[in-house]
Amino acid sequence: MARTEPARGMRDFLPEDVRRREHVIVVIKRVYERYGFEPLETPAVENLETLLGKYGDEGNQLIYKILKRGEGEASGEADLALRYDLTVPLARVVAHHHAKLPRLFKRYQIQPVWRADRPARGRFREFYQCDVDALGSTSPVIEAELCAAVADAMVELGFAEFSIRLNHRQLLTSMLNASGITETLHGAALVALDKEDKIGVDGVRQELAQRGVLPESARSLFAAIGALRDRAPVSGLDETGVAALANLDAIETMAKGTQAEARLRRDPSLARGLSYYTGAIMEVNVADLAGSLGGGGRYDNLVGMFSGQQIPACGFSLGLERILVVMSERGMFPASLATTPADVMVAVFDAAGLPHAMRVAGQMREAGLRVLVYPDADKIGKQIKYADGRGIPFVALLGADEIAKGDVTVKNLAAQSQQTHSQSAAGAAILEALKNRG
RNA sequence: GCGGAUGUAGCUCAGGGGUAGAGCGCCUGACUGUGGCUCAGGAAGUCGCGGGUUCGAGACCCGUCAUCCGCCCCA
Repeated sequence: MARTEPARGMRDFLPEDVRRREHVIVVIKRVYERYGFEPLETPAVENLETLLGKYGDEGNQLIYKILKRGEGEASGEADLALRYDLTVPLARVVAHHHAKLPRLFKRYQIQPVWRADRPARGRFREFYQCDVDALGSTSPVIEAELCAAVADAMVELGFAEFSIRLNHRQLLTSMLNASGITETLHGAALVALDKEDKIGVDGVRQELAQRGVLPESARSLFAAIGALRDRAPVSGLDETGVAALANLDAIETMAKGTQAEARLRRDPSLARGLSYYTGAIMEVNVADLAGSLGGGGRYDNLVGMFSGQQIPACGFSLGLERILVVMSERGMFPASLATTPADVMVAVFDAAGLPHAMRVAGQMREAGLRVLVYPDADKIGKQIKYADGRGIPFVALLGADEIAKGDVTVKNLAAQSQQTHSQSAAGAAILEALKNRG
């Protein structure tokens, strides 16, 4: 038999999956719109050079490249790529269309991205990101609003317990410098540090040593982190480090009174992988998922990489499938999402009734019902069983008697009752019955 | 990219060298204008794929692919 699974790391979404995904997307959109963000969509495919060099070495490796076509095919070179995230395409859009866009541009974008990563729990090769970004301002109001919007979306989806970890790239740099770690080791040190919540302080200490960080530097680094955690003065920070700390204070002040306030948690060990971040960085976590539900930060230099014109920017990205994994496991979806393809199914006793079924279905649709016509004159029991199996609450029965009189018998499957109406009145009767059962 | 586990009927799984199994689902009938309950019957699997060992392989060996769990990284 031919293989029928989708390609590795890719998934089919069956009707129930689509309804769940759309439910989450609708909630997130509603919240983002409430903060004045506007929708944006960009192509699945970007020019390869647009993406290269924006995500760090590891990121570059994971980009899905598209080989040249036609005459260029033989060269084996790639010139296009599937988008790896929504942030770099946004920066390209802002650089390209800056004259048409407002000075302060707030946009959201919910679209799939592709990464040639190894699939794992909550990790796929095609997945949706729900991004919100604001460009054109360096104010801490931006960070605070992004955190507030994300927190609102989480709360509205039904998450009560979650944290938004907060840190600052320049604070990290300053801290590493103050600890005597040379710049060439900064990347390695940040990777080790970022794992602290997973492998513990001792694990980080070991990994730092493996990566060539001197023991006294590591000691100094841990001391600085400890001081930051305790909100105590940190020795040896340079000016940018001090400014970064002040920036974090300002963000927290602005977030007061929002849903984010209670969830914000300063975490000096948070580093985040993407190389384009320049300021505050954020990450949303819940207890029962090892990775993050989403993350973001400030990237003031990214637009400049395309246009030469520096436009400050800051954004946040929620991972749709991460949210879905947790919501599925916890059973957080509203009962109204249960899949019922129709409100009523029209069934006939013989093929001569089918044209009448079509006509009656049309009347019912005009009345506002979702109507499925059973297409074959199967045994009536089989037809009713199909309707019951699909969760369709009503079956409209058309036999010779009903057709002769212009009637239709409406059977309520749950109540095990049935009533005959005139065909023109049946739709209204079913609507009424649907309302009563809630 | 590395380590571990698992691939048997539509689904969940049992069988660990000698005739391919169960539960659920599906189909038919009891019940020729009515679903769920009950009863009787039925269909369905080259046991992930390729090689090897053996008189004989679903089982043992090698390879491969897929899935899951860790690591790495990330949404």
